[in-house]
Amino acid sequence: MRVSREKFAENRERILQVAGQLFREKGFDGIGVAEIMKAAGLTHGGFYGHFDSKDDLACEASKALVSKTKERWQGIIDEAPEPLDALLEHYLSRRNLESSNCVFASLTQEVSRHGPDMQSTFTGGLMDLAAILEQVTSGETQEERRRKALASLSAMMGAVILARAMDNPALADELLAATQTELSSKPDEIASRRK
Amino acid sequence: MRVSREKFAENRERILQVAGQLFREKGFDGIGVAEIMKAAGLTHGGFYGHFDSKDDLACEASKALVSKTKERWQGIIDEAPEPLDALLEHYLSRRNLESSNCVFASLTQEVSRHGPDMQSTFTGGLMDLAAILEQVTSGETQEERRRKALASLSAMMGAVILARAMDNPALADELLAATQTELSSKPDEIASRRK
DNA sequence: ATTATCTATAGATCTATAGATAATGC
DNA sequence: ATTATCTATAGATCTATAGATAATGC
Repeated sequence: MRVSREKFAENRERILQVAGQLFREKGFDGIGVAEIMKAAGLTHGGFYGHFDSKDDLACEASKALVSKTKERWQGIIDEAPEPLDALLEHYLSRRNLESSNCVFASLTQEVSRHGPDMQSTFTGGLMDLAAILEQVTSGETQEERRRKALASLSAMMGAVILARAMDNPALADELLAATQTELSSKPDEIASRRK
Repeated sequence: MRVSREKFAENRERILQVAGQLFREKGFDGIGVAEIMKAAGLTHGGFYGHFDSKDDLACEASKALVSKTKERWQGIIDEAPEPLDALLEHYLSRRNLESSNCVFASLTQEVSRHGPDMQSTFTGGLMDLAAILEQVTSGETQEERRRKALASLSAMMGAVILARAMDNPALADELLAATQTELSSKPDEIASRRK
C-alpha cells in the first residue's frame, strides 16, 4: 500500500487542492478531514502523514489559494490594454460569482476566528492585492492612488460577498454592475454595455 | 422548575440575544446549542421548547440582527445634519470594527451555505440598507443615486470584513479611512481629519 | 529497513429526544 | 391539568492516534 516518494508528493498536492475547493464551498468548519481525504481518493487515517492537523491543512490550503489569486490578478493586468477595467470585468463577473475562485470572497470572515498564521497569510495577501491595484489606479499623488486602491479592494470583495448571499440573481447582478461602473475609469462605457 | 408565561417569553428573548452575540463572534458552526443555553442561564434540553432546531434559531437570530442594523442606520440618518458622513463615520470606525455589531460584516459568507429562509432574510436586509443609503446619496438621476448607493454598500461592508481579518491594526485603520474618504461627500475634510 | 497508507477505534462533541420534575394557571 | 425546564442519553460525527500492511528504496 505504500507509494513512491513522487506519488506521495502528488498526493499531498491533491489533498491541498481538494481541501482548497471544499473549504471555499463549505467553510473551514463545514467539511471534515475524512470527507476531504475521500474526495482526494485516500483514507482518513493517511491524512496525518501529510499534515499535523486539520488547522495546519487549513493554513497551507489558504496560502496556496492566496498565491493563486495574486497570480491571477497579476496575469490579468500584465496582459490587458486597460488593466483596471479588465480586472473589474473579471472579478465582478457572474462567472467569478458562481465559481468560488477567490479565497477572500469565500473565507475572510472565518479568518479572525483562526490562529495568527492564517491571519498573517490573509493580511499579506490583501496587501499584495492592494499593491497590484495601486499600479493600475490613476491619481495625482501616490497617496491618492493608494487610497483609491484600498477603497476599490473593499468594494470589489464586498460586492462579491454580498452578491453571493443574495437569493435574487437580478439584484446580485445589479450590485456587481453598479460596483463595476463606479470603480471603472470609464464609467459611461461600462454603464451602456451592462444594459 | 416551570416558569410563568411572561418569564418564558423573556427566556426566549434572552436565548435570541445571546445566540446573536455568539453566532457573530464564532460563526453559526462555531458554537453549539448547549453552550448558547448555558450562556443564557438555561440547560441544553430546554432549548427545544423554544425553537424547532439550531437552524431555526440561526434564522430567527439573524432576522433580529438584520432589523437592529436597519434601525441603527435609519436612526443615524434621521438625526445627523450630514447623514451620509455620519453613517460612514459610524460604520467605518474602529469601534464598529472591534464590536461585531453588524451581522452582515460577521456572517454574510455563511449565508449561501444555509437554507432559503436565511438567504431571503439577508437579501431583504441588504435591499433595505441600500434604500436607506440611496436616500442620503447625491446624484443627478435616481439611477445614479441607486448605483452609487449599491457601490457604497459593497465598499462599506467589504472594508469592515477585510479589516477584521487583518493582524495589522495600522493597515486595518488605513483601509477604513481610505474607504471613508472615497465614499464621503466631503473627501478633503475627512482626509485632513483622519491624519 | 523504511515509510506511505490502511483499518479500527478512542475520546470528545454535537443535535435532538425521552421522560421526570415542579411550578403555573385554569 | 398543563407546560417550561431539568436530567440523562441515544445516535451521529469529528479529530486524532495506534498498530498492521505492503510497497519502496537503500
